[in-house]
Amino acid sequence: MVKAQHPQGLGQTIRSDLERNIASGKWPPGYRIPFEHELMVQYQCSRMTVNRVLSLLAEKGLIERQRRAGSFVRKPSTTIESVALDIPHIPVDVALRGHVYSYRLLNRRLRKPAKSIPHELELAPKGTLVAVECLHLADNKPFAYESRVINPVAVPTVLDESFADEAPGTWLLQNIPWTRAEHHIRAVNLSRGTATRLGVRAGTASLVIARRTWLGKVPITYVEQMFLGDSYDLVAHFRPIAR
Amino acid sequence: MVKAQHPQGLGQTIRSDLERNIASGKWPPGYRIPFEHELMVQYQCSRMTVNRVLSLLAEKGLIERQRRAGSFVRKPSTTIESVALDIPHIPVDVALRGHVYSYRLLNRRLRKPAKSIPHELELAPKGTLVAVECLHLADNKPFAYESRVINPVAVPTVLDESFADEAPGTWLLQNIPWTRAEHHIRAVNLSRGTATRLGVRAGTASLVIARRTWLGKVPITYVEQMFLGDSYDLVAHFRPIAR
DNA sequence: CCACCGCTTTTGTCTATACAAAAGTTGATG
DNA sequence: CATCAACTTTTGTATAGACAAAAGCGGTGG
Repeated sequence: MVKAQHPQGLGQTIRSDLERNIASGKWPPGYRIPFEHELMVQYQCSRMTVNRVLSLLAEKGLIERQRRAGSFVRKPSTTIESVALDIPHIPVDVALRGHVYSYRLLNRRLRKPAKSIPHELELAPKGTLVAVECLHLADNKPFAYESRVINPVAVPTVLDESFADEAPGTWLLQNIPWTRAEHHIRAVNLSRGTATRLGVRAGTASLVIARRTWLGKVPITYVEQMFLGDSYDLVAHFRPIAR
Repeated sequence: MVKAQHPQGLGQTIRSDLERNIASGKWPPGYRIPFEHELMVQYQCSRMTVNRVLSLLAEKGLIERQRRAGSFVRKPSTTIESVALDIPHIPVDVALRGHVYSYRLLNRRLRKPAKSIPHELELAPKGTLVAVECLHLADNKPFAYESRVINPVAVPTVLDESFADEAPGTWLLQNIPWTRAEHHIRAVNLSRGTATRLGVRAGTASLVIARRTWLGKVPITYVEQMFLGDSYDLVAHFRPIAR
């Protein structure tokens, strides 16, 4: 049995061979890749070894497997490309850009939800929610305006927080976990009020990230962050994504 | 040996148990999860079963494993939340919204790259590239303006394509595979020219998606798509993401 | 023509075992 | 005390074998 042939493991060798064949287009979408028993002959290994590799590729979404039929290179979803988006955590993000981060609380109060807004109703199971408005600054210049509502039933300790010195996003991240989030990203012309707070002219284009967050089925928070569009952009990279 | 206890497999049971413990915060980042031999006692199974699950979770980036030390819940990247973004394929997306999609070519030509734009230089290894401008329409009303450059060395057949009837994005998707993409998403105030083409006033906020695509290390195309920001938004969902 | 039964192929999952690799711990020795 | 070798613990990888589940195929009987 040869040994030094596979320095990082036979499984890794098989895996990168298969991935290369798919990535290079040599095995196009829909291509039936060799059966497990064919691969085990080709690589002189046991079925478990091949099976582990194929199961992993299926888990990653690179291939699809069907009993009796075989394993197939997955067709890129025709409706949608799924990519990994790096949603920023503002204080860290500002620091990474080499600026000094600061924070200013504009408003914090308990209020009733707006009846016309379904997600505000969800966030106020007992009739009130915590609403916070604040500014994120880079080098003391406005960078993003944030408006957030928090479910006080899901996060009781929020009632003791003033958010005078710490942004609610930072506090939430450190204090309660979440399992699901939904982001909506759009562009708007800033209203007079928000534009003033950000120190720009009314009508300036702004990138808006609206996010809803849940822990299990319990809604935690809804936040809208408005960035100055020309000084900010989101980056998304393609990566294999598990369904 | 009990059997009906694990309808979708013992491994799946273990996996979802572990994932639940992590997602719920019961096992916080840094927590040392039970050793393989402890789990195999707990679930009355062999080490291979446990090992497969843990290896998978490590592969997904949920945990980190160190020989002799054990396996640990991974600290969430402090800079970033990774989420899955559904980048639209415009014709399909328009149809999904219940509108009639149509397409109009504005311009197609071979030209030299702008020397000041690095990615245009990369896309023109032989000194020329294919440049296409077009409009995507929904119910015959402008929906998105697209400006694209394509590498004719990577995609020789592009020279025979007029793009008179089919959008270059659609054609590319069907004709050449890609392995990597990078998206930049920002908001801009539309210039006079682009605003006119989209049938809105200059200065209207627009969501811009700029995308570069590679096959291996070879750059394929660069495209900018400008959407009317108030009538369009991107949606991103949290999902586990493989590194 | 259809319904049904059994056969075959392929993937899905699990077991028990084995040895290797990494890295900390211990202990002998100078 | 310093150093190095031997041991222990934990994960990493591979094997051979077993049985289950899905799904197509083919024939039989009505």
